Amino acid sequence: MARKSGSNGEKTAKQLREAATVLFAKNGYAAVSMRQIAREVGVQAGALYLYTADKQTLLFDLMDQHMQDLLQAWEGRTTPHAIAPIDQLECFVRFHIRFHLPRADEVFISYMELRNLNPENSKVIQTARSKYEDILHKILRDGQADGTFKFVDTRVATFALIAMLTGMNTWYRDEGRLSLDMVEEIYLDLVMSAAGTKR
Amino acid sequence: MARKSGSNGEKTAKQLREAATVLFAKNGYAAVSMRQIAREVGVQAGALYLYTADKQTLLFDLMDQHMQDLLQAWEGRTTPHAIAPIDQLECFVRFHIRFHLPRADEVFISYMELRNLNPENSKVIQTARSKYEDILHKILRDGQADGTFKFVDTRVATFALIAMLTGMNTWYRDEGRLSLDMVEEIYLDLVMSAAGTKR
DNA sequence: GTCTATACGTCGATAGAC
DNA sequence: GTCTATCGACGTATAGAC
Repeated sequence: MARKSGSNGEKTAKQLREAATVLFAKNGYAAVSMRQIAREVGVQAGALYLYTADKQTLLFDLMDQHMQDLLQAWEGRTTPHAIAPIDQLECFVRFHIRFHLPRADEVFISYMELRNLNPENSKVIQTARSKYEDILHKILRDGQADGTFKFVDTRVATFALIAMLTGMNTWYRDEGRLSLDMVEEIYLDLVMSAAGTKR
Repeated sequence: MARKSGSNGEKTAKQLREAATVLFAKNGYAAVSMRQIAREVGVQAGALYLYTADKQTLLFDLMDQHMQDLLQAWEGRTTPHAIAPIDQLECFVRFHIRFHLPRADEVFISYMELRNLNPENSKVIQTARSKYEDILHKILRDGQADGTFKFVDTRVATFALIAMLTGMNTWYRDEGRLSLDMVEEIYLDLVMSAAGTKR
């Protein structure tokens, strides 16, 4: 008997996250008002504060959830963990593309709205991002150590490859001329070539 | 005798552009107020409207000037224009890095604030961006045609390489462990490797 | 050319009825 | 759980004095 009749709090909470994700990605955190979000959810602005402490916390929670999902999805991947660097790199590229592409809004927010987080929240997100970069960096170092890869600098290569892969989100469209499978192969070829190796 | 004594409009106009560039890059267009900009310039908010029609026009002018500078700088480059694709690609990579790196704020704004331009202004900037992408795309197609490059898809490669190169702006710091010259060589190696060719 | 003053709207967030 | 009403602050932009 904990819940009153007619209540639908869980549904509203979910709608809030979804509406905020779409609006923040489209217009930017600072340009979106709580009233706009409330209108999208179908409640009054005041009602949103039942589900989030304030606007800043709402943004942080979206970004934090995204980064946690990303790291957990990598940990929970089904491909074998103990494989050769070249196979790890292929695995990472495919994972990155397939994780990021269907989450265009979340990715956009996580990369663009760091500056609108307060310092402590910003630090949390940047730490999570570093963890993700470290995953790729370790793969590159391992492959460099056994002679598979031929990077001039693995740290720079880490940044360069992630930027290259994530950039796909800015142009890829489902209805475009290339299927997801094709794009995946194209980027995989670019990465492997850049690494100085071939599949 | 056209100018009254004590006037310094040209200086104020320049300060306005510079203050807006720094503040928009740091906090985002929507999060920055005209009052903030005015404070930085050292005048009252109302005085800014002597130098810009409104806030939207101010943002557009900054972005438009940046894109025009970029395209004109490429046109005015001193290296020979009629050279082999492999040399053109090297030239483009070095140009891109050396143009973008000292303009971190302008680049950031031009890539992040498109969504805050009204539709017609947005179209102008996107057209200029397409022109720049077409420069690289033509180089890649030429090299592909004569067998120098081995891309699976030159259109995707264009996006991928530009994203990779521009991503440098997010991590490079003058006081970091790598000099500009070193980073330039590192990225050049990545690009040439990705192209399936070597210098 | 720059100022003060201000119009007028919207903001985030809260209080209290239902 | 959601509503209406509202607070106090701040937003862009303009008018008119100097």
